[in-house]
Amino acid sequence: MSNSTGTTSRGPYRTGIRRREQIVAVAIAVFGENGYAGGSIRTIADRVGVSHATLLQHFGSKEGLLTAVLQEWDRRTVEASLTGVLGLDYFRRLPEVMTAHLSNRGLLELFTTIAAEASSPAHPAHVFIQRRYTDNLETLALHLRQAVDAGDVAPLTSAEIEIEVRLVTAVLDGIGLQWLLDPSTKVSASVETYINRTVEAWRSNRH
Amino acid sequence: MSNSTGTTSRGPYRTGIRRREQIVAVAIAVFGENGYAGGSIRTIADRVGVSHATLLQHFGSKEGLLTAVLQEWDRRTVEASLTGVLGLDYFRRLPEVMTAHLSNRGLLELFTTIAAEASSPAHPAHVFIQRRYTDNLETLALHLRQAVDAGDVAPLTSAEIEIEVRLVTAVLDGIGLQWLLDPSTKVSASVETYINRTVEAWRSNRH
DNA sequence: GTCTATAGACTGATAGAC
DNA sequence: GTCTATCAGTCTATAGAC
Repeated sequence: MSNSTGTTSRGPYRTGIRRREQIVAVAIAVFGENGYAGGSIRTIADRVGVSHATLLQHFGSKEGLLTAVLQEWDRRTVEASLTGVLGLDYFRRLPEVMTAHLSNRGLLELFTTIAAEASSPAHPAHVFIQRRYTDNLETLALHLRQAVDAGDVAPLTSAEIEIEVRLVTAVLDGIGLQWLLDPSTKVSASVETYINRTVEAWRSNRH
Repeated sequence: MSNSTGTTSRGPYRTGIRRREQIVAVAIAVFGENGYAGGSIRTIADRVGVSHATLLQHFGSKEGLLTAVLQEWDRRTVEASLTGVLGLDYFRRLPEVMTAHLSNRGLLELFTTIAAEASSPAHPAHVFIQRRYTDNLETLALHLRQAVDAGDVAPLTSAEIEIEVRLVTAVLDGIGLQWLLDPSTKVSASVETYINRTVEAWRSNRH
């Protein structure tokens, strides 16, 4: 099996690339557990088993590492996204998408912690997170508009659409946080309850 | 006008008490902006205009200051809570309660940041936040059960009630975060949309 | 009650050997 | 590519003067 660059497990750049991936993986966990401010590059380096200087050699600075972490997070979420699922079906499959997210607690911790931290304009990930939310809301709005155009749901004003997609996002974020605080939280059932009720309301014009 | 201890603005303990309150107020802002890990007692002390040693004199340690901050946050939220409002009315008034929360951005930043940080069991506020959520969910469940008993909404199983109160909490938390990231977010309208639709579903047995 | 001074640990980052 | 050594700066916390 070969990787994306075409090198095999015996290839020349193999160890360097693997180390980089390994550092990013550990950084996701550490930043998720302690936040960006609370997670030091030394803690990450120790857990990987290298010196902190090696880590800086790879990423230039702590902020460079954060950038790599955010890109990796982006990559994985795009990978796990619903390509080809359109309109109302996109919303109907959110419960299972959310369930899949729970298989990687570290990634959810990272997103939750960084998103909260980055609400402060001074945070290095502020712009990234803002853009992330904008894009995510726009994607949801796209699918909802499509459902309207297809006649699957009653017409909605653009103001109503914005509220709807913000509510969906809020439920996913909020239930995720509650699951982190209490793993007995019924994530899938909760999201399903919300989506079913919401889709029902959209269909029957009860906004 | 006298304060709760009966001392006037000329009273002997006045400056000490005021300084303590002042430090806590600044700490709420700093912890809100940078998180607990990212907000140093020196930053707080500088902004107050005292040395960091003075701050430690008052609260013993950084964690002692955090405790004071969380207690103050508790005090203010209890103060702003809906005493005397029962059953369905409790939920119906959540949009305006949420709107009132927005008047103090620092407090919302504090809660959002600390709650996310404290999802890690090692965080000093972990137990506090867990308890906070448990209590909050229980309060909401109480009001929902009361609405059921009063015949205002159709019967719900305890499992359904838990999902419902978690969804309400998720919406409030999630919309709050989105407002921090984008102040143009229509907080009251969003929460109102959610509550109206939910109450409607409860009343007509569409769970 | 607040200060300065200081201890001791940790931070991100750089230089240079191998 | 990774290391050790080291830097200057910051962190929490304590001691002792006023």
